Amino acid sequence: MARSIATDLDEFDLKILRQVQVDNQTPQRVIAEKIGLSPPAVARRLQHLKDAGYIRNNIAVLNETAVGRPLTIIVHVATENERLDLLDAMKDRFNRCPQVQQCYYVTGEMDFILILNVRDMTEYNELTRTLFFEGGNVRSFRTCVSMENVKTYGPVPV
Amino acid sequence: MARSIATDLDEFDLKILRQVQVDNQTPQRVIAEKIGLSPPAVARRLQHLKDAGYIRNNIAVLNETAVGRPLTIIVHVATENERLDLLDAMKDRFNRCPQVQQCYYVTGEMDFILILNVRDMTEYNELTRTLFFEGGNVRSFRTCVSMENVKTYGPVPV
DNA sequence: CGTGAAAAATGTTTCGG
DNA sequence: CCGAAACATTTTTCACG
Repeated sequence: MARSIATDLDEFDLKILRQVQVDNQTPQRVIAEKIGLSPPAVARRLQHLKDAGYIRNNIAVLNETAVGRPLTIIVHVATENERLDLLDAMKDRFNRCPQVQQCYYVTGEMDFILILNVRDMTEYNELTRTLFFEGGNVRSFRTCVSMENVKTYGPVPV
Repeated sequence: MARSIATDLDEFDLKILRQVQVDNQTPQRVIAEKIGLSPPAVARRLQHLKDAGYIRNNIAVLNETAVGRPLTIIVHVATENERLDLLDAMKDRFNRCPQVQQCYYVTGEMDFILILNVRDMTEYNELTRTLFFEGGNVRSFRTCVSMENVKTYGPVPV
């Protein structure tokens, strides 16, 4: 979990980040001429941005619908007990579950917010059993079904 | 918004998807030998997967903390009125806001769930003004601050 | 730190099965 | 559709300003 404040990034770095965040397959040559730098300079900066942890990873974003997981479900989970080891066990459980695409530990009445990618309601029902009922330390959970994923994986403003 | 059921994907395609979803900079040669195919075959399949919409895009995932947006905030928004044009206006507003990383239109009491990347609470406070108070059609909203992003950008199970 | 050119690696096209 | 080989592009390296 890096913590540095974005302070050693100049305008060139920011422009590179803005670009690769939207499309990381743009040739460095193209980025270079767009921002007025040489291709090797872009390469060096990209390498640094990755090594220094500004770029966490490079991925292909799938169309969940096309790939057979058309249902996005958002679940709010309230815990029974806030003991650290129990919380860690829950985080582990959520982390390891392939259908859990995102998991946040949050302030407020609800302790976890999960975003799931599932095939259908049947799969979700089965998941609730293993994840919440049998999993332990779950006081209650509330289910929201996404009718429309208005925005997904938007770029971080830099 | 693609809709096809994942039916014309064979095991090779799935293996390719599993790989690029975690790292799309793996050389096609490496993918090829991993799954027992030739590099051109992998290239052709990747091209098809993109053209056919299975792969939505290829991006670099930034470390929001390192890049100066350390705060993840999840907001639940309830609408005043469910008229279609008003809802569309809201979607537009959320979509265009750079700090809104994700936006879901959901069933239940709360109509929108937003995930924001912001610099600090001051920025969030200002955002709430333009996004919720002045934006219109917002009955109420509830704010959750993420204390830990336990899992982000998890792969879709394929 | 940028440049330019050579070298290495990667990606693409062609074409015969 | 695949794979092997030719081909094109991109990335990396390096000597130099």
